Amino acid sequence: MNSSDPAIDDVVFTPACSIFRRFLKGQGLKFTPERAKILEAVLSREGVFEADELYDEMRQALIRVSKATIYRTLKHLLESKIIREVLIDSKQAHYQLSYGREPMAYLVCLETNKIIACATPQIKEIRDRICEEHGFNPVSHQLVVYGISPEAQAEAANEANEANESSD
Amino acid sequence: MNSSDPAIDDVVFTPACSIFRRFLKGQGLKFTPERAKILEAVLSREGVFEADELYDEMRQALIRVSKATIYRTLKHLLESKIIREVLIDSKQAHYQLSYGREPMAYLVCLETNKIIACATPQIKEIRDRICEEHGFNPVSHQLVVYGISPEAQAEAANEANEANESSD
DNA sequence: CTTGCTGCAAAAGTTTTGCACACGT
DNA sequence: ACGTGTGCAAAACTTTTGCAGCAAG
Repeated sequence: MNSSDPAIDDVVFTPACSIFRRFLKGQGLKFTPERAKILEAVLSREGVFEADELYDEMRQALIRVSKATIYRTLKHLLESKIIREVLIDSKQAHYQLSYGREPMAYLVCLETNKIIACATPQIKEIRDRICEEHGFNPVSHQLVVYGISPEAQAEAANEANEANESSD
Repeated sequence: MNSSDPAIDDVVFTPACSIFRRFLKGQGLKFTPERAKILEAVLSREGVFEADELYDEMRQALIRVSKATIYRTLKHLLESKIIREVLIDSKQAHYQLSYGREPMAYLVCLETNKIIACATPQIKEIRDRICEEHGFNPVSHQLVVYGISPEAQAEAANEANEANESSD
């Protein structure tokens, strides 16, 4: 193997990266420079992201990969459980890093569309009780809450104030 | 108004239907035969449905409406809160009748894709606690659980048995 | 020399939109 | 005439796929 490939050798070997490489090898697939870069972009992401966001972000960083490759790589990252799918919106897939994370609740702001993800160990018990009642064997779950984020609440309060002042 | 319009007069005036008519009137919109028929199809649905399913179902019943009209009407039904959106799958919108219903959990079978919807009053408390911790003002929520339905479990058990017998 | 990977462009699938025509007042 | 509604076809948008050329063992 030519270990002077700059793109591969620059990769920081995070745990997730090792898992991905092992997964790919197990499937007879290759850990290519493109896949390394996409994983890196995914790892740099806090919170929920879309395929298109990833693409734009990489473009801005002058890292060129085709969308096709991004989609193909996201599939492999899903299979290897490094990311998981998050249902936030019915017209676009959303993903989040899952490696080493707890089940999540997602607080989606109806004003800003920003998403707060937070761990929710408490829900599992309720989930299991519900599933038991229906003879259903649970594998995973997700709670999505829609509402108004603190920022949007502050924004709304601000606007109300301004309206008041100008009408005084 | 011509009260001999067969399509309109055949409508059963369920509470949901009254709500929809009131909503439309309030918006300066009309309760047309197409909208009546679409609402009827929606009301006849137990559980979760997709726009396309609705379209096929109506076609089979020889009720002709265009997909465009279905999509447009679903929007109005959402606004009037007669139906709500359910996030089950990131590539297609799913809806469910919400009029008079409790917050739901959705048990999605990974084998059959069938969806069991069940009321879950218990989750609201947890939801509110989580939101409070984040200064988030909740409006609605949804729990989706992925797993194996009783039917699929039985199916799997059957197949295992058959495999055993044939190897005996 | 076979297998897998990439990028491109085309295709597929769902949802939206523009337009011309129809309906009711 | 005016508002709004409908169907059709085209457009928009995300995701998938086919293909040709490339890289690696």
